[in-house]
Amino acid sequence: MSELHFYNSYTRQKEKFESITPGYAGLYVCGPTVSGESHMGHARPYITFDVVQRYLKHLGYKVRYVRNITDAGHFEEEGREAQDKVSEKAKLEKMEPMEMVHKYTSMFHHGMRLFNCDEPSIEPTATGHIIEQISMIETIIEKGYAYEVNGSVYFDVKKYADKYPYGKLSGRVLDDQLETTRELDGQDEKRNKADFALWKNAPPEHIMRWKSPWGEGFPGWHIECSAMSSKYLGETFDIHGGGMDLQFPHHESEIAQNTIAHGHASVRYWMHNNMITINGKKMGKSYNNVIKLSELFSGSHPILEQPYHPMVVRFYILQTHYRSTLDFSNEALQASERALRRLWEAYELLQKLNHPGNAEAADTNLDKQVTDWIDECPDFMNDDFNTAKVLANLFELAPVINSIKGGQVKPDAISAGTFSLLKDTFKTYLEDILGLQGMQAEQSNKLDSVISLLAEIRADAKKRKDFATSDEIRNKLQKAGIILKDEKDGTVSYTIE
RNA sequence: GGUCGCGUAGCCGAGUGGCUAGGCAAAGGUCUGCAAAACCUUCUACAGCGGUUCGAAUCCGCUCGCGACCUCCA
Repeated sequence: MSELHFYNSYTRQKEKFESITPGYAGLYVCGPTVSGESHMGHARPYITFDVVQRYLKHLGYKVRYVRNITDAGHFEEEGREAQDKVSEKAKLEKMEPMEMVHKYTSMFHHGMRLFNCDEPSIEPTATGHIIEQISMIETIIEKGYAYEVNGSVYFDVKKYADKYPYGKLSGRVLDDQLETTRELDGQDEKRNKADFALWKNAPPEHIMRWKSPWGEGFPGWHIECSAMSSKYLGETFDIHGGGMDLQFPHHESEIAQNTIAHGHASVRYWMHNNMITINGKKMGKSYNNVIKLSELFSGSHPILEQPYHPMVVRFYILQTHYRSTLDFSNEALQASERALRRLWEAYELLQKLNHPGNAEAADTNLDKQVTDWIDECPDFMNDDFNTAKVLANLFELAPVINSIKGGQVKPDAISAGTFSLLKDTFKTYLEDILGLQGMQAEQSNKLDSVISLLAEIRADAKKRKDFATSDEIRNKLQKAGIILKDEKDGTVSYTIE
């Protein structure tokens, strides 16, 4: 079997994964800013890295997965007055900042549960780690790479860049930065435009504020991730993930902060997922084109033709490689819905199928083909988490399962060993690694018995060739969202839409 | 303007220098009282123009189109 390789954004090539401590893997992923409701774009990194941590666990690593909650807020855009996003929004909504932060954090968690994302091992908040951030800033000042002006502290990028490869991760040259950085508040306080804030002095109207050696203020955006990843994963850790849009300035700044504070870079492998686009444009607040998760699940957004089940969205995301952009459309989501239903039905069928137990395959070609498709799955995952290819192979296997059930293929065509391998593969890859689930609500036994009763009446009518009655039962159930299927063996199954 | 990336059949999308990914849709067939589902078959694409090569969607160059980042952003 192959070994895990994936693309390191820092070196821009696929590398073999070797964890710092054998058997253990540390993963840090930039979490959401909880100043608003999570949208579809947020689904991508958390589902992507959920699969990453699931796969690492599958490989036997003991994983510590840290994903932060940014609840301290940053600056307003468009060069306006420096304002804490969280506090400004809170005033509009007449809520305490922490009240609002709590609300959106809860909504985020709810969304993550619906997506079947495992909970991180630790979910630290920025506000809960002010002391650690202050302490890290002090270290950077002591080492001479940060300076204080009017109660704010800035990182000296120019000095840093003289000695270290600033801009390597995001592929940019500092000189350009010095030219192009826009006028933002506090710009005149900086020695160079490219310098970024470690600590900001809080204006009087700013609600969220903490005491610091430099007066009352609040931390800069980048320092929280540096402080919290160091605290929980160590000064050097394995993987840091996040959206591509965070490469600059966020991750570039993290590298600079850690390099100075610890004397060396912290992250072994950088991973970045690509964006979800809508009509070719990135989904984001600035573009005013976001579809919130709640709207997605309820269908209550003008662009949505229908509601979409969280699993459909998860499947849709996993059908594309995480480093490619993914364009939203109703057509694409609807295609995913049908595809997932088909795949899941095959999986459910597989669980109910019995195998005659023959050790030798009656159809050696088919048996070989099936084992080949199965054997490729780990190779695909090991090659930069290619979930799209894994799903493609599962789709290759689905007709085999359906054919055994449908009688087109005899159950003894594949060997008992292959059959059990097939079962294991579906369970392992669909459920454990890709984290997919069925879309149907848990069918209650009560409903089950009611449907059985109706099915019996209908079967009786069919026997009498009273098709009017049998069709009426089927059609009315269909209207209620329950679809009956007459199976070849005379039994009746049903699915709920 | 700078940096980076992308352009694949009706749609979504994977992709290694040589071996038609896969899904959805569509068409035909099998099965079925009829449906639905399932199964089988068909639809062989890589923006354009050059180049390298025995051979390129895959490497190189140019052109066109699109996007991301450079500012909060997943």
